[in-house]
Amino acid sequence: MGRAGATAGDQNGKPRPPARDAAITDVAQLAGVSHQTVSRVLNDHPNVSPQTRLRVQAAMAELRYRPNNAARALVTGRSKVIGVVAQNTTLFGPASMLTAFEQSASDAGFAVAVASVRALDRRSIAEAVDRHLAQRVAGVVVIAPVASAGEALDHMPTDLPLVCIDGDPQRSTPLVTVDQSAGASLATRHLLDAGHSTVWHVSGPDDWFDSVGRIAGWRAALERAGVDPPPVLSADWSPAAGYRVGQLLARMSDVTAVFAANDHLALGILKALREFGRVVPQDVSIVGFDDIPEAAYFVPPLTTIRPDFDAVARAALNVLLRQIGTGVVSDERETIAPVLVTRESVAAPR
Amino acid sequence: MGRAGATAGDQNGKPRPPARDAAITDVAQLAGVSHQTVSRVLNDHPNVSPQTRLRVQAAMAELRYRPNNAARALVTGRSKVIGVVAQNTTLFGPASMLTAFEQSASDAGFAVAVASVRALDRRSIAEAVDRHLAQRVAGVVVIAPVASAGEALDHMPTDLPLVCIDGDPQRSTPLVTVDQSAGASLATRHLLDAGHSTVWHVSGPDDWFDSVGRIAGWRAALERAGVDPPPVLSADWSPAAGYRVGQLLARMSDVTAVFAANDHLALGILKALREFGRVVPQDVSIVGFDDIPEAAYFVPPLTTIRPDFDAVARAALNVLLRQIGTGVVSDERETIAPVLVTRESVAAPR
DNA sequence: TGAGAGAGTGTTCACGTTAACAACACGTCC
DNA sequence: GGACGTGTTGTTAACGTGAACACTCTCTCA
Repeated sequence: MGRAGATAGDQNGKPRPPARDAAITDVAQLAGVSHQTVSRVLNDHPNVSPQTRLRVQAAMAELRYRPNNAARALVTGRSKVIGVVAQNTTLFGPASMLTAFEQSASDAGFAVAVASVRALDRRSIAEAVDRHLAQRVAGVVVIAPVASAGEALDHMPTDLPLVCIDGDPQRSTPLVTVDQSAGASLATRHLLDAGHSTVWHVSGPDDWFDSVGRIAGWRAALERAGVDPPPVLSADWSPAAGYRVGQLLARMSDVTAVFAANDHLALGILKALREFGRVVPQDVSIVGFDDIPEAAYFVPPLTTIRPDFDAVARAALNVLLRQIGTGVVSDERETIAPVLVTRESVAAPR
Repeated sequence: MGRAGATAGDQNGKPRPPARDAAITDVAQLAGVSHQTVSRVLNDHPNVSPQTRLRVQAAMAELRYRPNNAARALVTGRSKVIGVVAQNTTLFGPASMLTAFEQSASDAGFAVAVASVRALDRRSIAEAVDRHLAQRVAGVVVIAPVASAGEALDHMPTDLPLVCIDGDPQRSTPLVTVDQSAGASLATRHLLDAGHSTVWHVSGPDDWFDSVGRIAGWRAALERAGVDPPPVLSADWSPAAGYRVGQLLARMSDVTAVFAANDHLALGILKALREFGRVVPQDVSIVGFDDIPEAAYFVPPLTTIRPDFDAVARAALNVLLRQIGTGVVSDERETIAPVLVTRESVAAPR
């Protein structure tokens, strides 16, 4: 049984020809007040008498009134929609950010429109933001973990509330990000503390800020411990890349500790090491990054760094809401510290 | 350098006091035509002379004109936005559907608004749909893989273009789904063909249509082969649940072939089997479902069933666009056949 | 040569809402 | 008792766009 238009017209025998949704004027008429009073009830204005308020609310319920956000957006200039620009990816980090952000935003009464983008280059991002602007979104979040995204952000309207998630730490846009460097240091120090004389690093793609942050943190931890960083092995984020690099690492008998830039890489490395007969953690210890749901079931269960994506999402939303509320586009930045999750892929060297 | 309002006013020394976006009337004035002509250019109406069109386009470019979709939605009654209702989850299946759908939709010129929902019960879904309706979306997609979602769909406005992804096959709403049953049969037959006398099944949660579809397909394949189905072991979708059930399976020495309802379960089962000293695939063969990116790097690499999420998304979009275009809410349904991906977790029983 | 078709363009209105302001009732204070 | 707040309500004017309709040309054909 559909509900549209079913009970609306037969109240006084005067059928409304089109099954059009009830508007604010219909509610006003039924409640015997002006439409402006209805609007006041809608927006919780103080100066409405309790009885009037009740009458209006009853009328709204009876007509199944639903405010038309398009009309609202038109007259106010802004809609209660936040636009998100994200790459079309199922990568765990970005995907987690996205769903976490949606949840936070809808809790705050904002709808979320997503503009997926095939590549995070300047043009694609600009187009995506344009699509959002056509909808008159209240603000925009860009999940921009790669360098190419950065320059796009220089050419944004200055009055648009904007936050980057995982963007360029060097740039002066409002930014919320996982503390990549701290996480990497945590991982590296954990391996050092286990007794390893040095720690190798398999990094993500060079153009990801996550990668450079993790490299920096790893290097800093080593230098703090007074050890010379070995060369970085660079890869992309896939298990396949980890596997390829793992075949190199497996052949180098002095490699006893590896910090992989994410869990997928670690998974590939584990496979390569296993095929070479090098046992984890007895021969080689390894730490990942992300704490994907599978990590606890790797062979062996993977010690890794867990970022708090929910916290990132909440922080990003708050920064954005502050900008929307005040109208001032600040450039606050916030950094969420990740946490070490200890499992079984780390041991003392023998 | 921000771009809003920077170059707009100083053209003829007449500064526009508020940095308001250019509207269709501004373009009209600059081009020396009526706003309706501009509207015609915008909507590709035929009866506009080439020179006029060019003048208008030039004016649009000069003013950086961007149509206001809120105004459009107001006057037309529908916006070019499709609402998606999805559970707040990073589960691989639903998450993949979501991003795939976003891509298809934005290719078709539609924005996508996502309403995340904590649980797929009737109330949550109704609220989410309501939020979409407030935005006057052109249509709604519900990713509704669980039974509780079904009843919510009975109470939708009948004139709202609506498609379910992964919904109840019994119900008469338009539906696009992976052919769970066919996939499960494929997996089961593959194990049977390898020489196993029967195949055990570890299922997902009972209230997921995916689960019941996969159970049905598994059972059908066994019955076609004339073998009595062993009892179903039911679990949720997590590796942890797979691990728990795996501890049971590992103890039963006559279990040689297992079809797990998804790859995560398979991962947990693999771990349990390994801890019990049962070697995959020599002692036990196993097939999963989903082909998550990690599956090829499990120990051993997992033979699994790969659904084509992109195809599902495209099909869903097409069904929806057809409804939006014609105004008729049909109840087409489409089913996308998955594919077997052979790796190393299946062998002949010894 | 005049009627009619049709291309190109303009005018007016409506969509549903909020903001600004006006109006009115009622009480208080000097 | 009159001026003045203050709480409640109504009136009017936007917001930017598309649809309906009207108008002016120009071209064609009888």
